[in-house]
Formats: sequence, C-alpha cells, structure tokens
Amino acid sequence: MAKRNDAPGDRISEAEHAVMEVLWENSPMSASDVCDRVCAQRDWSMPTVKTLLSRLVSKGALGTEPLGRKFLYHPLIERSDYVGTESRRLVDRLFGGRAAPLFAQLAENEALSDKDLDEIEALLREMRR
Amino acid sequence: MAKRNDAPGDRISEAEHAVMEVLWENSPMSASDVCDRVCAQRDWSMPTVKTLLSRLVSKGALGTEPLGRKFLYHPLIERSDYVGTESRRLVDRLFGGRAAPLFAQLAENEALSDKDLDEIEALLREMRR
DNA sequence: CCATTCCGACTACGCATGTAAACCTTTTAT
DNA sequence: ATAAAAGGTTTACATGCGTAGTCGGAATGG
Repeated sequence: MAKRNDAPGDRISEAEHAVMEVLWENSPMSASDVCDRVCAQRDWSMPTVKTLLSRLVSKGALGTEPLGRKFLYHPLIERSDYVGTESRRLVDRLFGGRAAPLFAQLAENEALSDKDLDEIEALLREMRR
Repeated sequence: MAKRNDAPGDRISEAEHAVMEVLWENSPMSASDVCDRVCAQRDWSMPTVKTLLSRLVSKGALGTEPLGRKFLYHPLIERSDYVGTESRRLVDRLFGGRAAPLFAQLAENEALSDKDLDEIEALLREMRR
C-alpha cells in the first residue's frame, strides 16, 4: 500500500478544515458564500477565507469551476476519507492502533451519551452478523 | 468552566508527544536516556531531543529534578489526561462531539479487530450495569 | 591542575499555519 | 464612461514546530 493521502498534496490544517466543513455541507459555493458561513462561526475576515480556499485548492483538497468570472469551490476529497484518515491517525498515535482503548478512554471521560451507547451497540450487533 | 488544558501552558505537539511517551513509560529519566529510546524510533539527534525536553518543561508538561549535575525528567501531566483531551478534541472537531459516528467510521474502515469488538462489547455490558 | 567530555541553555533556520492587507482586473451602478 | 464593488492572486508577517548547531560550565580522567 502506498500513501493513504487522498489529496496528492499535504495535510489539511485545522483552520482549513473549518472551510472544508462548510463545503462538505453545501457543495458548489462561491468564496463569499463560504465566508458568510465560516465567518459566522470563527471570527474571520474575507481575506483569511480567501487564503484558506487558495491553500486548499493548491493542496488538491478543493476544485474550482468557473461560473461567469467567479469561481465555485467544491471538495475534491470526501469528508469520510478525511475523517477516516484523521481518526486512524489518532488511534495509531495514541492507542497503538487499537480502537478499544479509545473507546475505554471515552467511556471513562463520560464522553459517551446513552444515545452513543445504543448506537454503538446496534453497530456491534450488525457487525457480528 | 475555564480552559480544559491540564498543562497550564500550550498544547503538546506531535514530536513532543513522542518524548512524553517514553517518559510515561519509564518515569524519571535523564535526557540521554530519553534520547536513547526516542532516537531508536524517530531518527533524531541529541540536540533535537534536548530541545523537545526543554519545550515540554516550559510548557509545564515535564518536571525536572536535579540528580547530581544532571536532570531527571518526569511527566507532570498524566498520559490518560493527555489522551483523553486529544480524543475529545478529535471527537468534537470531526464528529460533533458524538462518539458513535467515530465508532462507525472506524468500523467502516475495518479499523476494528475482532479483539476490539470483544473488548468494546465487554465495556458496553459493563457500562449498562 | 589541565584537557576532554557531558550536559543543559541559547541560538538558528526553514516550513506550516493563522490571519490579513494590497493589488489588479472585471463587472456593475450611477 | 467613470467610480465603486466584487473577486481572485500575491505578498506579508508573527507564531509554532521540526530539526539541529553552538556555547559555557561542571565533571572526570590523567
């Protein structure tokens, strides 16, 4: 197996991730639209969002499609891929690649709601089949 | 509530984390001993390890205790705290704070061994009580 | 005692990141 | 048509991080 990186380029930083989130939620979007959403959460200015968009494009995480003279941005990598890669990174780094200790950790920190427990149980049962 | 950071200072970077790992495994240790262990895994040189140790000390993650003219380093923060904080960060950032989607993600990526499943099931049963 | 060695502290440096201003071109409104 | 607005590109800059060299003092060996 080769690199597990979907984007040919580098890693997506945390700030960049916030931008990705809004584009994953609502796909082809212009820079100003992205700014509207993102700047509502983080307190960023337009130039900041522009920079992040550019970096994501050069990292191969976003693609652009010209609409008139404007650009529409859309993700080139799947959210599930990103999330999967990041999750695995954490599990590898902190738990020697084993998921059970992670689960135990979350349990200990009371980070598991009843709903979580139910859903996990359901998933478990499903996987057993 | 204030800051969720255990160490009064800043975050522990990934390289720093590697140093913390060896000290969590074997607590009061001199810089050269740390270097021996760490440099076996990552390909670092002594100065690099020294730098990381210093940074960890100034971040409040490590304490030093003079032994002769040498220093012995030991963790000031618990591994479980660090691991817990990091896990929660990831869950918050990627899964809206819910653990079940993380679990689903790992399941989908086949990141769960049979052993993991067994252990998680056991934990689940235990928590239900 | 003097040279070598060991060690911690300080300095260095390039790259990523967070954050943003300046600039240039094109469109739009007056 | 001309000024203003909109949008993408370039440049900027401080901080953090990965990685490492140098310095100065203490210990040790001869």
